[in-house]
Amino acid sequence: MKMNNWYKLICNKYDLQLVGTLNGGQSFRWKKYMEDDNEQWIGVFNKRVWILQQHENEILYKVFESNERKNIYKENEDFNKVYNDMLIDYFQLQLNLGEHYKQWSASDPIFAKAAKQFYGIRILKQDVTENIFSFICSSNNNISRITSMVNKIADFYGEKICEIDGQTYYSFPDVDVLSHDDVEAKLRENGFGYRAKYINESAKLIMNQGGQTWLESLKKMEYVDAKASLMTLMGIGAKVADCICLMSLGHLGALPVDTHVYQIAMKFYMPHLSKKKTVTNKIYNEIGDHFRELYGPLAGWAHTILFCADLKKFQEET
DNA sequence: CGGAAGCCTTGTAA
DNA sequence: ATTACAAGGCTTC
Repeated sequence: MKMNNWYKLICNKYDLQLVGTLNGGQSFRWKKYMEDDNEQWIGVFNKRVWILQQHENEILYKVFESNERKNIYKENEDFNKVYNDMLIDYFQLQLNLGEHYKQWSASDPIFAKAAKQFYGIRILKQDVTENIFSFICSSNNNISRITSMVNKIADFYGEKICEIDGQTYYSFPDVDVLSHDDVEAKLRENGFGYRAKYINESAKLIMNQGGQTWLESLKKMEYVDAKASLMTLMGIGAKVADCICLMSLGHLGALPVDTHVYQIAMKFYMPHLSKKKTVTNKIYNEIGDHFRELYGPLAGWAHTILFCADLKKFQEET
């Protein structure tokens, strides 16, 4: 195995907290492990494998990419800059998070309390395709199985990037690969259950509307229109659509209401909901609107911090 | 039309 | 060994 360099990105840990951001249920492709007494994260985005280390004032990292991909670079490429820019984009570091934390804390004491421990939580700007199919897998499912399903999709249909310590890493495939007729059967054989059909059908629906071009167009739409468009796909309801809007389309006001968020809303913010049986569409929107009014246009980002605080209490292991 | 309930796969914890 | 249920969605009534 080649000895890749360590690169450096200047970034305070209060501006980006890796554990909360990478382990908070946004992406299912990051894994934490120990290396020489350092906590390291390994994961895939942008068709590259990344190893990240959090330090007080910087992120140290390595990048691995396939040999074919290396041809895209110039003779004297400044890799540290190229890769830094990718990380800045992925973690949305151009956004001044501290200012927003201040504002959200001022409008909500419950947030202020959660923010003390859950500082530096960022919304990742994820690949739309990976995000869509990951969250189709997430419905009525648990994190460990979702993780294994997402990794299976990459293993089966993605392109090999590299091998590290005997483990082969693959990129997440493009939509057209998932639209082929044999995909549903293959996924079903591999324990995807009824979601195998959702994945294959949604991939076909996306391709019929223009594939990647259509996906990109969702970013330019208004939030409500992008959400409605996503909900025409199979296996995507309001909650999953909001996850996608928030995590890969740049619609930061999108606020996914899952069972946890519903519990939080009921308990601390909207007690009148406690007599309700189910989360109807009306209640769903009511909760979203409540938080959008409370936190403003980046409400989805703010809510993610509350979500992390709640998730944390039954996720101590790993 | 809005709301409630049953069903859908699989793995795992109790 | 059985049962409940987990980051929901779809269909039916």
